[in-house]
Amino acid sequence: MNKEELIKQTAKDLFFNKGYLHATTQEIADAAGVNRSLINYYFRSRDLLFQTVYREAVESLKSQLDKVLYDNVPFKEKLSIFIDVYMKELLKYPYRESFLITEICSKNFALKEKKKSAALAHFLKEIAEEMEKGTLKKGDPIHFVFDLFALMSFPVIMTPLYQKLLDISKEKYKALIAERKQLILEKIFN
Amino acid sequence: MNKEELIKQTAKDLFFNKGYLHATTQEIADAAGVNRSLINYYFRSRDLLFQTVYREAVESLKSQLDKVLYDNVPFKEKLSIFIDVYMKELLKYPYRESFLITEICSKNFALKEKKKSAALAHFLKEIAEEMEKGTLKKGDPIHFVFDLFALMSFPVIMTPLYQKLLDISKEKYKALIAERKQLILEKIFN
DNA sequence: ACTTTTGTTAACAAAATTGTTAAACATCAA
DNA sequence: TTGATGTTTAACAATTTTGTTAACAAAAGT
Repeated sequence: MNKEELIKQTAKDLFFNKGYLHATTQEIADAAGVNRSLINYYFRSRDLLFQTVYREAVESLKSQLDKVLYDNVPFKEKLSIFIDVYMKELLKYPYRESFLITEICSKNFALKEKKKSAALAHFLKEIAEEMEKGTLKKGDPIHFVFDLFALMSFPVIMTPLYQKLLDISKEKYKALIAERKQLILEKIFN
Repeated sequence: MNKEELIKQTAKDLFFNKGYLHATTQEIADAAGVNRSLINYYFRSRDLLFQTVYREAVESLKSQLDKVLYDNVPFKEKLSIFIDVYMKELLKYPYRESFLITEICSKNFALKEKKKSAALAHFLKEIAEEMEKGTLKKGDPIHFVFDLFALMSFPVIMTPLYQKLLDISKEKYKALIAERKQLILEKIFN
């Protein structure tokens, strides 16, 4: 892999996977096995590296939604696929959303970039239709989306804390998370 | 308020409420309106201030659980009270758990401190009983707890990101969150 | 009153982190 | 082979952040 890409991937691994949001350029360089100056060579500054990673994270998040949510398959099946895809990504990058949140909070993002996801908007419409049909309990489709993402993401994000509070082993916790894909699908269609 | 307490409260406000997890001692001091040296006077080092805040966050989290989950009231009512209490706290300190997670991840916590929550254990038993009775759908009580906390916390934690992705105004989002207390209770008892 | 303790501050020192530069190195086309 | 280009590195400089000190102020105790 070329080193520019390597640096980016390593940064993502530290941020999204290890949850190490405070990483210094030196720590990133060490983890990548490259000279720290290369970070400046390729990204000019630490801040620009962070911005790049941030942007790509939002992009990949949105393109993931796009990939699945536009599929022309029956709703229930689409949901099944979606949960599958999204949770796989969650296990790979549990802290991606957490990173985004901290970035948004730390820079006082007066970002004009339009981040709105068209796929999500489309998905919301589809949910509304299902509610009309009676397949789903009626209500604001946004709450349905909230519920869906919450049920998938939160236990993953909270792993280190809940392991402590519930006194569960790493393996047991992992097994519990694995069970959830099916459970969520059931719960969603109560 | 004495300044030691003021510093701590300000740090908590920055971390838990503003989501500003990178705060420097200078920024904390400025926000508190005190001289930065006072932080060293009262807490010796930045790291010890963080540790103190961390510990107190875990303690308050656990004592909150204790306060509500041991109550001797019917299960459904207890849950209603719990959701009420917990979501009120969530709105005050949306990023408390996020702070805990980043701290756990950044220090390689070889913490021997037992963090296990007895209240949660007790709550799990109660849930199991309700499942026996048929009041709740059967399953691993832990998943019930996962679901409960996920539904409450996640949309709150993700506020800045979801506002962007869904293109919702601050006020509208706030209103949506406010609606959830009731919705969660209904959903839980499907 | 004055002595001791506690709180507060600015100035300084030390450490950590980031950014820059110039030279070494590699690759490859002319 | 040369030289043009892009890559990599170490050494250095600048900046930011943290920690320490000593002086001063306020409060409390005697």
